[in-house]
Amino acid sequence: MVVMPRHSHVAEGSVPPAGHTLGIDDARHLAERFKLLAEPSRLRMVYALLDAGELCVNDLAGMIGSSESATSHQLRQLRLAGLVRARRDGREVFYAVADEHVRLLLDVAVEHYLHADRTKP
Amino acid sequence: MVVMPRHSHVAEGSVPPAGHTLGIDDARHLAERFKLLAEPSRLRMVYALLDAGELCVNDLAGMIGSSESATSHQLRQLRLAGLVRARRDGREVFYAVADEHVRLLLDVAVEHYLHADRTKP
DNA sequence: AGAAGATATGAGCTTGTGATCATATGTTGA
DNA sequence: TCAACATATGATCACAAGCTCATATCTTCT
Repeated sequence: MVVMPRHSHVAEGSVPPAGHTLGIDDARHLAERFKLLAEPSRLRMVYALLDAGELCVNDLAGMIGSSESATSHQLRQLRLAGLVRARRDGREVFYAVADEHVRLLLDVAVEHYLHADRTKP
Repeated sequence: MVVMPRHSHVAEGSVPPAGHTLGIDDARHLAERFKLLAEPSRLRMVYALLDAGELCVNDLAGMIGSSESATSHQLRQLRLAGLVRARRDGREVFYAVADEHVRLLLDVAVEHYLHADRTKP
């Protein structure tokens, strides 16, 4: 991943100040990660998994209040993105958050949410 | 905001393990915040603003490579969400990130992205 | 093997959302 | 005041994404 340094002085294009924005590809990838957390149901699933450690699809669906099919579909996305991992035990499949960084990310997000000024529209 | 404690032992419902998922409303709100960052263009805008401090719509549009209209529309969303603030100076309107927490959030997200295991599909 | 359970997946439908175009608002200078 | 500029906003369209329904896969039990 190529994250442009924040205050380099490399000569770049001309006209627009040519700042050091996030590279287009990196932005796409990062946005994709955020998108996974940008859906209430998925967010709750991740939260539930962080909290419980491991949960099977059925329980997760119950906790979230979604159908098992919808839950499975969403878990698939999270799984393909590497955000959760699956472990089969008999008929059930247990999911868990694959990367503890997610916990930190959510904590920071909650902090941000708490401090966000929601008074000036 | 009511974030359920992670390991409380409060008696809750019955059937589904009744874990301590994020409340539905909180999940919605948090997801909304994430959604703002879940779009490459908006993400790059925020990044550019964090980097430059302040930028007018036109320059921002140039850096991102979007039309001024699209940029304005997206800035509107960020503004309504309180993520950025606008300051008018003559004909131009300068935008800046309203909450430094965003920087931390992005840093953590990048960290997560770097550490994410993208090898098991 | 066959049935039932748990999850996965594909197709189709419906809603949400970003981009564009047209237009409105606000600002500066002639 | 009028023209040109900068931004904002509303309407519309096209595409992305979630949900559901039907079906497939995998596992256990009899």
